[in-house]
Amino acid sequence: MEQTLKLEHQICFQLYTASKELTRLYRPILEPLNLTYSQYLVMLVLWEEDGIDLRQLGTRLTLDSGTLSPLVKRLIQIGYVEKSRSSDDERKVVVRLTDRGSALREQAMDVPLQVSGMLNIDEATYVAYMEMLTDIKTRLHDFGERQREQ
Amino acid sequence: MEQTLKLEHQICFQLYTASKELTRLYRPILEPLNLTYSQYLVMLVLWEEDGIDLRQLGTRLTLDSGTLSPLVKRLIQIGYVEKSRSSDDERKVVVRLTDRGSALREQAMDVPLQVSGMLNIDEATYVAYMEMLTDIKTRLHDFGERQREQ
DNA sequence: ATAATTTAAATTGTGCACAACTTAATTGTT
DNA sequence: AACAATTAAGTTGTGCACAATTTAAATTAT
Repeated sequence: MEQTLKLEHQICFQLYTASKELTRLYRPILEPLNLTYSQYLVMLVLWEEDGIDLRQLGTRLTLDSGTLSPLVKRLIQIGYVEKSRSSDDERKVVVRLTDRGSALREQAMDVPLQVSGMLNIDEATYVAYMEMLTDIKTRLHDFGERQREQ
Repeated sequence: MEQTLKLEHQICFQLYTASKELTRLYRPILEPLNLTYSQYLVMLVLWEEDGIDLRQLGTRLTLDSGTLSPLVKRLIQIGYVEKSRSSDDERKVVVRLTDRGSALREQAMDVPLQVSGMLNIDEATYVAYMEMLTDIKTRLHDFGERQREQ
């Protein structure tokens, strides 16, 4: 393993800039939907699984309440979601799509196509890259497990 | 190209979480150096190229003055760097390592080794992943070029 | 040479991201 | 049943990240 302090040789830096630049690509696409990138991720979860509670939402997105509480508050202000306490467990806050929030899904349907068009990437490469990224996360989780064990 | 709105199928989401989780891995490693992840990236650049100006620093890290100005101010407070106006162009601010900042390099030398150990990754895989990430960035830049052309 | 344009930093404002803490509800234990 | 421990959200504080604006210096054009 090459060990230097050169910026370009560090995988963390490449991940960090690739993520930032890809997010930048989304900005103009999401602007007409009136969503930031993080808000878009929350909407993706809700379109899949409406009526999820904040805790589960945070687990899916790797975000804690310190990030999600104010973010959801903004989505409420826009009018895409509403929240209420769960009846069977008063600690839990359930997030639900409003009609406008559900309707937005139609508009968002072609976002992935737009993005892959911009990236100009073929299916096989796309799949290979997805596997690499999930593998990196697996390695990170494995390390977390090993740490927790002892 | 599979086109769904499923969170896990979106490359942006995988990049975003992989980047966040890898950064989380760095936190405890960088804590004894008294650096955040972004501050660490700035120090990496300076250890390579001391006396760089803010503009070039921003180009290397894809960060603008709105991020870098306060970040460098914090590095000055810690005592790792100092800044001064360039003599030949008074607009430019040059950032230089202090003795403490230079000395920190020794301590940082084994950070990459610690990280790759935690990731438990072999050289060939590491190289493949780096190539994937630079390819993603190339595709992003290529799109930027195409946009600018017309 | 002067005016217009461009460039470099800094500042302001918004929105994440996360650690640390608080509050309230639920679950477990004795 | 009463108390302790755990869990879910929310709040506070710090530090990015970036758009938009401001200020000052340097270039370019006329």
